[in-house]
Amino acid sequence: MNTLRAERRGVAHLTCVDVIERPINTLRGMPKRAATRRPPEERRQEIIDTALALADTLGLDRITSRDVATTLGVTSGLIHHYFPTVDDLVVAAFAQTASAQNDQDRQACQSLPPTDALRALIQRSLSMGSANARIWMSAWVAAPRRPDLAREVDKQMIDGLDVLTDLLRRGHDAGVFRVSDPAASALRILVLVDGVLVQVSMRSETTYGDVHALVWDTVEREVGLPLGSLRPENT
Amino acid sequence: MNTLRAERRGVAHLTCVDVIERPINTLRGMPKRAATRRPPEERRQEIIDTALALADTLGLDRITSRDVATTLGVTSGLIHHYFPTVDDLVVAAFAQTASAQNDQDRQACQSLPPTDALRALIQRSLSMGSANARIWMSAWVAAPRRPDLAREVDKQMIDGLDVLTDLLRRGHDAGVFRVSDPAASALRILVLVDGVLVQVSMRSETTYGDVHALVWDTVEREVGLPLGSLRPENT
DNA sequence: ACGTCTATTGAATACCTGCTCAACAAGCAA
DNA sequence: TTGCTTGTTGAGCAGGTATTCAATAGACGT
Repeated sequence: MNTLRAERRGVAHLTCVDVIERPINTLRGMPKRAATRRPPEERRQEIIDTALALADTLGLDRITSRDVATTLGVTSGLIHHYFPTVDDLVVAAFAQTASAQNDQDRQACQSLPPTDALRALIQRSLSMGSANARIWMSAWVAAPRRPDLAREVDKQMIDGLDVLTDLLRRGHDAGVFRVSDPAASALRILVLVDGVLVQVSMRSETTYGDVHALVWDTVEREVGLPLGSLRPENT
Repeated sequence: MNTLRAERRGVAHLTCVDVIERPINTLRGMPKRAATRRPPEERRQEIIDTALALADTLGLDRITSRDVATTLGVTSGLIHHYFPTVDDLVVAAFAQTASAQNDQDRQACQSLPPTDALRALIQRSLSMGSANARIWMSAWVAAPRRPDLAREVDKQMIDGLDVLTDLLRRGHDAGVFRVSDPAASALRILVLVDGVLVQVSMRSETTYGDVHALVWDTVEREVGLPLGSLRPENT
């Protein structure tokens, strides 16, 4: 972000190269710079993607219309043309990643037998990068101050819980799992995953082996599978 | 915070009562208002407490010298007199709560037999209010942008881990627990607790029963105690 | 070629924020 | 009382931020 701030600080940092490299009509008194006009949906997606990229390092509620604009090479006014409030942008950005993850999980549940689907789900959660972890955590922290975001976070968490609950129930009905209360088991598993997520976001150097083993242990026990039967071989 | 913002917006909201109730020398051209002078350590503590109160709802990195000042009834300049940078205040505030918790745990470990100490530790963690949970989460989120805070968070997490590790080792040596790797077990337990903490901060209405049971189950298993022997009776 | 539509700019407004500093005054010592 | 120390104020500077809006200029249909 320092580079962004520096750029915005004014004209003092402009070198000859900077001036020469941009079209002549940029200069004062001349017609405005040519805008790279784009189809609305495409631009909208660009903005969301940029916002998410910034949120990776800054956290969701540190996103700024100006920062998004300068990284994208446009003006902050344009950002507000697509998202009237920054809040709208934040919610849209979070909704996109979260629902993408849930959709992916849901699809895995439909295309794989219960055991494989569960393995895939847990594996994806455990391998989720620290960037993604930080987006979730910043969403949790920002939620109390942003009602719309809070609503979206709630929705996505419930959605994720539903996906896992359905999977457990399906596995139980198929006789593969043994879960007396699918919803409760799903919640327990997600709590565990959240805990790992926190660790991931804080200490990327720590050895996760033990922590990951804890997750596999607990999940296997929770769904009534023999220990070691769910986790991948190399773990 | 809305009330604070409104107060700060200017004199437009001043009613007759407001003007009359404060000393006459407040008015323009008159000598300054009498300052309630306080011993430095006391004032310093006041500031930290106020900052923590604000952090409960806003998150640690939304703390503002002006907000702290107005809630405390002083000027933002005074805040900077005690804490040159807001960063200093944030770090001091976090360090205070975190170290208080660790000290409390450490004392419990020294004054109680291992099983009781472990029970007390877990119980305190599980009953930690959502406010406290939010302070930890905001610390995790803000850490990447605040090196000093990151250092403090790291220190406090390691400290908490050490307390638990020592307890497990002591219990093992005393023949009460059976833990092959105390540090690894401590980390696993803390991951679990962090996961619960996230849930607490988000959904205060959800039934925690199952989640708490998961923690007790896992901890008992982790330290080699018979199931149900650690948790309090009513759980 | 021409006109319409709208994506995009640039600039302005109003507010918030961290931080500084000279001046003031509360308490204490002599 | 007098003087000194220092907690405290008030005002100000230099930015940062969300948001608005008239004006501009690509793109596209006719």
